[in-house]
Amino acid sequence: MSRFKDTRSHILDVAEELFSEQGCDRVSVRDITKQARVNLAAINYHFGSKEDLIAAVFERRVVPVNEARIAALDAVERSAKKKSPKLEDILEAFIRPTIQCSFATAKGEKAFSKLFGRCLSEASPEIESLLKRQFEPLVERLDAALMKALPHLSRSEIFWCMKFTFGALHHWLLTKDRFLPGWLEEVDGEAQIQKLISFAAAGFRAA
Amino acid sequence: MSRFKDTRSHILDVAEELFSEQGCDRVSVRDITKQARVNLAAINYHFGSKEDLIAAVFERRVVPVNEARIAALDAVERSAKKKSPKLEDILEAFIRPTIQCSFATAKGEKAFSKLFGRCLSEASPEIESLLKRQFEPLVERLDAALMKALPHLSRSEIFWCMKFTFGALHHWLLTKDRFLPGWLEEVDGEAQIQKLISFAAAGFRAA
DNA sequence: GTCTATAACTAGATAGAC
DNA sequence: GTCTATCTAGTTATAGAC
Repeated sequence: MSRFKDTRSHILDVAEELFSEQGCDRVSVRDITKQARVNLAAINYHFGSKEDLIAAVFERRVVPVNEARIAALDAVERSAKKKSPKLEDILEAFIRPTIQCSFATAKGEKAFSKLFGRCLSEASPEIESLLKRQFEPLVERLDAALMKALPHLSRSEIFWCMKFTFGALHHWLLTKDRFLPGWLEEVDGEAQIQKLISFAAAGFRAA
Repeated sequence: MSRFKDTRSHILDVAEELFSEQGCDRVSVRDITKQARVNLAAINYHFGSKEDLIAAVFERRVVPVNEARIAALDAVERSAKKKSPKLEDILEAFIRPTIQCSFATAKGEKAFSKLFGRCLSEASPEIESLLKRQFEPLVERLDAALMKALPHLSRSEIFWCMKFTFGALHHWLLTKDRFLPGWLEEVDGEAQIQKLISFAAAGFRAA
């Protein structure tokens, strides 16, 4: 018996926090097991390798967030019925789940949002293919919805605007508590979601 | 005497390429010296430490790019004379130097653009403070110009829009040759600059 | 399942010959 | 300035006792 209800998920929690603070490469297995107060061998026992632990950390959050995004897209398309869905609603389906996550009360989700922002630049080849697998169905759905909402735009125009939006969101997640000037007022999650939606929507419409 | 006109800058070139491909943490000094065909000790001799080499790699490109941005801002403000400068021109002053760099014929600059995109997520504390020092004057200038161009916006609205624009640009730099679907046509530097400018400008105007 | 001990390796850094 | 040889400390991973 262990001190934790579940050693495996306790390791995931600690790893997630350390990875998101310092980046996966700068955190060693020793750092994690020490902070988690579990044995050095526990990571290899439960996950096989450090690389597999990283994959598990990503997977635990990316899967439900992307599922939430797809569910939100479903809802948007369902309520639009035969009309084309509204651009802002599509963007909200994409943006809300991550920003909401970054303001979650649960420490883990909060930490993860930074990691989410980090994920596209950190990727070792193995993690990169995991992410590709996780994001591809989402991107396809977004693509289809956006083409319906903005029928005058070409597919590649939509692609580039989507890339810009991705970038804005991920950079926001990554730096939402860094590089902030002293005079800036407290950020409010709901306001941030709306700001980013209206920024991106205007960008799409200008294309 | 060495085989290169300058061992120090040859190391910089090779390090830049490897760092931008794999990230600074995943590249060892052994990787660099081997690829550069110089002695293992050369990095410590010329730069002091790996960390100092990383700083030198960043500094060599960030300094002139940010100088070019500030010079472009100067030109924009000069030609606007007493009128407020045009939003698109300000954004172009910020965006063009990096995207142009990523389409440069020189291999080094090309490689670096990816590193530029990476720089905000990679940062060890030491590199982060270097970047902060390098970006702060630029951000201040941008801030001032944007407040003139968009006097109806609050400072914090400009701040968040600027963050979104930063994100879009850096993500573009980081992934301009990754995650591209098969059907996408060849990217053209000038067109990309214009796309991003119009995307961001519309976003600012919507705020 | 958990532990200690350690293997096997790689990292960054340096002393000292040339 | 450049080299080899080596130090020290760190890494991931594993074997085997409990």
